[in-house]
Amino acid sequence: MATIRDIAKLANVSIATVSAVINSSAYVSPLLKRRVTKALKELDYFPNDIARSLRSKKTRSLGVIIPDITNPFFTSVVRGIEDVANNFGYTVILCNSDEDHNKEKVYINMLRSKHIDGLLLAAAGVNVKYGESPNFPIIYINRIPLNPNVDSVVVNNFKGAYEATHYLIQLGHTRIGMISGMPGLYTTTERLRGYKEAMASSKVSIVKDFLKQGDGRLASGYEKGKELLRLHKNPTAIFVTNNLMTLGLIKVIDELHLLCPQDVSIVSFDEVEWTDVFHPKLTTVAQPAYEMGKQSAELLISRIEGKVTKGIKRIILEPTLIIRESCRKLSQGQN
Amino acid sequence: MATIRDIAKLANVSIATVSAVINSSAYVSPLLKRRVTKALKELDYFPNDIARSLRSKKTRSLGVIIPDITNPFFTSVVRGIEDVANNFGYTVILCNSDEDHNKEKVYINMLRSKHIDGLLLAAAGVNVKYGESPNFPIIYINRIPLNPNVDSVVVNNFKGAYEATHYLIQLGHTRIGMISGMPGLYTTTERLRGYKEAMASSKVSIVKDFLKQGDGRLASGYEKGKELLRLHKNPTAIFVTNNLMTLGLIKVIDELHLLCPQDVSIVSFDEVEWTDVFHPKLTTVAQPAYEMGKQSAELLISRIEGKVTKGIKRIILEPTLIIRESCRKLSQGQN
DNA sequence: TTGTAAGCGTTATCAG
DNA sequence: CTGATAACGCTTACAA
Repeated sequence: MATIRDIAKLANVSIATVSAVINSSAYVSPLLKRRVTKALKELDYFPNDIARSLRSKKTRSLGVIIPDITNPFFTSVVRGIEDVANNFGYTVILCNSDEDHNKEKVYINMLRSKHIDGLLLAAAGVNVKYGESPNFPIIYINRIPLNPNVDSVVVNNFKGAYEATHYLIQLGHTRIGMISGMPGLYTTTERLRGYKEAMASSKVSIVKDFLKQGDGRLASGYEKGKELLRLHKNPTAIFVTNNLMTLGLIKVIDELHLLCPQDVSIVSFDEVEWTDVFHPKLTTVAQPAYEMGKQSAELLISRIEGKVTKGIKRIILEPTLIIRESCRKLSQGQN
Repeated sequence: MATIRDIAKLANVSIATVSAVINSSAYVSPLLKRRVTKALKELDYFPNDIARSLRSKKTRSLGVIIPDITNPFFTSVVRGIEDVANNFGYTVILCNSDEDHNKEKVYINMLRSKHIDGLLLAAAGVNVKYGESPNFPIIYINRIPLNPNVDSVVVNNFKGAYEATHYLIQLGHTRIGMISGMPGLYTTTERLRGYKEAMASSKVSIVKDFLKQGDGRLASGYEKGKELLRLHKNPTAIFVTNNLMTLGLIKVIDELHLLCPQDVSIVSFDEVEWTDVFHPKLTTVAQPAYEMGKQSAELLISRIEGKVTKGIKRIILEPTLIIRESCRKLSQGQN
């Protein structure tokens, strides 16, 4: 690869001049400029960002750590991040932590060594504490760590869960089951809280057996769904708190030769490509995943470029309950 | 951030010695080694990969350009890539080209400037020609460009399509529609070829109206499906060549109050989380997406590290027809 | 207006 | 065995 020095030689100017025309960082006479430009073309010159970064101490790269790109929710988040990063001339380094704290730490150190300009982090677990904090801005996404002094963008999980549950109650359901996500996670806790508060505020009592702890994966939706539906006196409705577990739940319902919504109503969480083509079309709490990626990347870049300097930013995105066909109205007295 | 020089000063040794202990690249007396190690800890030293890269001309980073991470097929591919990259200590830079040739070019130049060690490319379009070829190895994934002198890993699309179509024929179908993907793409061409050859080899004639050109997106599955099903004499089976278009097709079938497989049989392409929970469970051609990512990354890293040097490598992965419930057997004479 | 030279943080070559 | 020192390719004072 041609270097700035090769160009200088060919154009018969100094490397400073070459640099000046490349970055339009200083006036260069039209004559020299032309000579340089020509040499640039001739040698197919590409600036070496490594050298540039070393000098400027900026890499124009963003780290992104998420549990698993394979989860459609995070896929959309990443797409949002990538789009704005690209727009601002940043590059995205993607890492999957698999909810593994150690893997996450390893990645963070790797990214640190790579001198990323900033990090978008959907932290594994909840108790995030990184000894000597890295010297780049971090935006926590989707989950807020215990330590509150951090920037974050999350969705209002409490509200989403509250509305989902409330909707079911309005339909006449009282025996409402819930399959929650990975215990300890911010999202899980908040959704659980939303469910409980909705129940409480309508004075419908929570049956302990109706509260199942899943782990966010398809298999747990299946397992917990089965437990729920095999209960002697089973729930008439189930609130299942993510897309993968919903799939698992649908699978058991089917296997048990039950019908939705005739036998069980479902409110799901997450809006993905298939939610509205399923039979019945699913009523679900849609999260603005792409938007989360977009806004978090925007915030991060603002931090990096010093446009946002004061205080702690917390952006809360609103979920939407999309009512479709997976819940039925219970007639009076029926349960 | 502490530099190697700070360490040297603190440990009272030369920077060369520090470098030696960091990289165990030369013998250092236990005494000095201990002093250095201590200083390293004390200052929370992290090597600066930028400086390292500048010197060594290796960045230990891989570029990945795909059309859209939001497509579940590519999501799995990327996951496979990321896993092996991580294993070998490489970092992944992700780019979505949106099938846009220009965007792709811009990305390639960006990655070139970043001095990635190698590139995994699911090229937009088919006529890929990058003037002055970059000085890093490229592995083409999923699609083979016109220029045959490149490494690639693809799946046997022809075979997948052939088997899908053949299966339908065996079931007694003769009026078999097809919704193909983005025209011009290698995958599209091959699947079309597989369909045609299966038809020909069983001597069932292809109705021109049954061959619909989609673009790989949900909407086109819907549109083309509608066209197909509204035909006066419509197909009894449809082969739809990717996951998103399948969703679209299912949507129209539903809207038209048709039943699958009673009214139309479907063979889909791609195996994703929902294929076996849908009603009916979908018969589909499964592509080893994760495997494609894994193997392509492995090949790329071998190239980078000089372990594979000779010839052009072409890895062909085999698809699998997974038979489930979306196709029915046609009784003799019925059509 | 243009050129010289220092320095970013490493690695690697050579003397000592 | 250890320590100077010269690159790597670029940006940016500062000098001319």
